[in-house]
Amino acid sequence: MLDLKFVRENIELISEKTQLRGANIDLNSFKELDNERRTLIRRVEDLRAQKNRLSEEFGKKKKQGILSDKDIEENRLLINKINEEIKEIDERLKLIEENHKLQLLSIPNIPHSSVPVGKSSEENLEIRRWGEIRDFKFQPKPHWELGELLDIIDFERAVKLTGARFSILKGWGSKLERALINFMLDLHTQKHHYEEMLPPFIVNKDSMTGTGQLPKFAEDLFKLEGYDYYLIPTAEVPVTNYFRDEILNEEMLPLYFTAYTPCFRAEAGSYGKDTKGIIRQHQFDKVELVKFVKPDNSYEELEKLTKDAEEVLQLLGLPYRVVSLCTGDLGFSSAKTYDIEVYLPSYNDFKEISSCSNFEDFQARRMNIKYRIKGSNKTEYVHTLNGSGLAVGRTLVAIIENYQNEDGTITVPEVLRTYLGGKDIITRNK
RNA sequence: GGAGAGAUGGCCGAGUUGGUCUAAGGCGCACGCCUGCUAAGCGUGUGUACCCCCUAAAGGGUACCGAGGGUUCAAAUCCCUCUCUCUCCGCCA
Repeated sequence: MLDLKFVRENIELISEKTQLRGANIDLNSFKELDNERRTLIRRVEDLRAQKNRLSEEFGKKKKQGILSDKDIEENRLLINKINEEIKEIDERLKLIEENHKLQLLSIPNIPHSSVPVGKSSEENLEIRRWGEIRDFKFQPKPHWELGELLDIIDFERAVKLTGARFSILKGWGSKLERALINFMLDLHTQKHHYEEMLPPFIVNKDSMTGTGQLPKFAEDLFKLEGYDYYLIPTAEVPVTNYFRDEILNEEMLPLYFTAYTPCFRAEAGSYGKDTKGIIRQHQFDKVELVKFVKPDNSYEELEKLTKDAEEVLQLLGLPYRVVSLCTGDLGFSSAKTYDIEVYLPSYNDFKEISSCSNFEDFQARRMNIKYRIKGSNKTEYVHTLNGSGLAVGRTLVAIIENYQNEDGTITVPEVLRTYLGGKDIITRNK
């Protein structure tokens, strides 16, 4: 959410910036609504002030016992009339406030000045590359074939259990997934000093609104029938909302958190995309990184957070590149985002495995997270950041595909072996 | 699931026979004073959102005592509904 006064005074700037994102926000209707809202507020507040004055005088006089029955009746009628008018305006105002808030919540964040201008992911800017793409001496297989050959991924029975876009990891597949989760959490907690958290996988509406999933993207979420609860699409939601409606002390900042959770996405509007394998599922595991920082160094923190995520791939020996998302590809709440893309032989291309964003105060304003500035008694919104560190399912895919051998077995990356009881090659179990 | 108690500012906590509540008091925090240093002490200040005014500063107003509704000229205070927390009992991994 942007600041109301800022929006009011910068209608032109905002429509220009949101157009760069490809979003078409009707700010003229917002402006009209805002004007009407203010007019009504002024009127109703005047009436209330008048009423309060009358009531107070009435109370004093009554105490002194200088009022006749007629005075009492007249006063009663007068205030009742004002009350009627207040009620009428209040009803209209309520509708307008709702709409006003909805519109304000629906305005996306303003891209940072360093974000490249562009329409789609094709205009994202490559920042750097790491690692060598392996020169296969044989035809590499995609992970969905290797997964079935090794009997570590079962697609068909997952359809029976649930439906399309679900899968079952089994045997060394599930062990590898678990090893990756532990490896990532250990790296981030021990080396990068994030605090580990295991949050609920179900959150309420206020949390979803706080991070920006609601009200605009309800169709991407799984909602629990009969409850105002949702399955989390990312750990970002519970972890960032951890401090909702709180005032932190400046000395507490920056705060780093990491959390493993499964993530649930309805993926509305992505039919036909990445249908093979486990690249795009309704449920997947992710280790998330979340930061609460002071506004003046949030962009440095974004660089650090991105490097923390990259280190996972470096230690696993997986080639990747980092791209800066262009204005048209930027997420709704983000001011700047780096995507980390890992190389996948089955795509013969780089595929997103992490998305690291600075939301500035956009989420903090929605969530009402501030910090008290030391030495001034004032408060200020924090900046929030997050990034995947990493998407575990896609990391599993990257390992299976990049570390495959000609005979269909998979070499386990060195750093994971201690997590797998020393296992160095994954072969088919009998 | 049953019974009871409760929800007040950054935190603790008073206030529930309706009317100077403009929410006491304490802690914390900020500024100043005092003081070899530190601690203690003294003084002053200290919520949020919105609206108006406005170059700005300052000022004025409205709302907010868990949420929503009701009674009343007037509600933190009375009534109803809901949510959450705590205690005890029951059930349960």
